[in-house]
Amino acid sequence: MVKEAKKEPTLYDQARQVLDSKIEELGLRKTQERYRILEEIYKREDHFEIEDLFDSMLQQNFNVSKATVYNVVELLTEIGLVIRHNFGNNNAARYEKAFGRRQHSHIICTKCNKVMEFCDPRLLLIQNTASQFSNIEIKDHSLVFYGVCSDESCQKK
Amino acid sequence: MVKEAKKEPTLYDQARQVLDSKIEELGLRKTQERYRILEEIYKREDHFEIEDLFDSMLQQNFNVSKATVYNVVELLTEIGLVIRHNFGNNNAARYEKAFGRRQHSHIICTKCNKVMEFCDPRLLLIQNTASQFSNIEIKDHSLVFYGVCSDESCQKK
DNA sequence: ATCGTTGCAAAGGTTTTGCAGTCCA
DNA sequence: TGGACTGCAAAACCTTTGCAACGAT
Repeated sequence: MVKEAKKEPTLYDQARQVLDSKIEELGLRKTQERYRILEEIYKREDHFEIEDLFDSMLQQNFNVSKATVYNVVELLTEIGLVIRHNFGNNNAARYEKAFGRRQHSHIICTKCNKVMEFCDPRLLLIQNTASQFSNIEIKDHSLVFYGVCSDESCQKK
Repeated sequence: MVKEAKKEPTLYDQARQVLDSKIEELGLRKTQERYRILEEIYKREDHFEIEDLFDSMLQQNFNVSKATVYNVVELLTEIGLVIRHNFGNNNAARYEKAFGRRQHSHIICTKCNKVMEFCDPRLLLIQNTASQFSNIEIKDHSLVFYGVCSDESCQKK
């Protein structure tokens, strides 16, 4: 008999555990919707809008209301399992999963809206300087570069 | 008789000249509204919303419509006399004057909403790396640090 | 006189809110 | 069962749009 390999927990598994303990800690309830929405978010690799998420759920016959999607995403953002962005593109906030991912910056093509990610340790040096200068304990940051990419497939919107 | 000192042109004066030549270049019209709104923006030292600007104008009996404020601010943003921000605070865009000011980053207190500004030349190094990495010609950037300030006057919202 | 620009109000898009009904604990 | 949560629709909020009236050239 082949030795059974212990499965690595996926990011979703781990995020779900965090959600579980946060729910218990805060005295909230473990609803289907919270886990299903978390699952869908952790399936995605993009920077999505609430509308995108809502549509995906409907396509998979999840039957959630948009209000609930807003509520759950807000909860997940507050407990750090999701990151919220305000890119300049349009008026809708964009989100991405956060658990197990390094803080990273974004480069956005203002023509085709492609989003790329990168890390640069030098940003931490700037952050330290900014913190000293302003006498503010910095909890978070957002660095976005805007430009036009050189992809052949790059087309307006 | 005392020699008359030549007055330094104000930022507004200079911005107005830029607006003038842009208007001519683009074949637009020199309307009261465009100059009045530019003037009001260059009086301000803050990072304001359209609503703030609109209210100030009304208080000074300027009688502009909100649609015009939106239109003019968009024009001024396009020609580089105004910068548009998408801070995380709420859903409304924030603006500030741009002429004669260095590119700068922002530090925002998420509790009292105070906005501070700073420059760090090292950001340019990161930008160069990001540009090479992504093969994108970077035209613009936005760096915002979030934290809670240590001011005595810092109060929720 | 022409036609770009404004003002107003309506429409559009995103997010929040209120409340009745649902279902987790 | 009790109260937190969801679903639905309406409301709130920011921004854009359509069109008649105005006014810069």
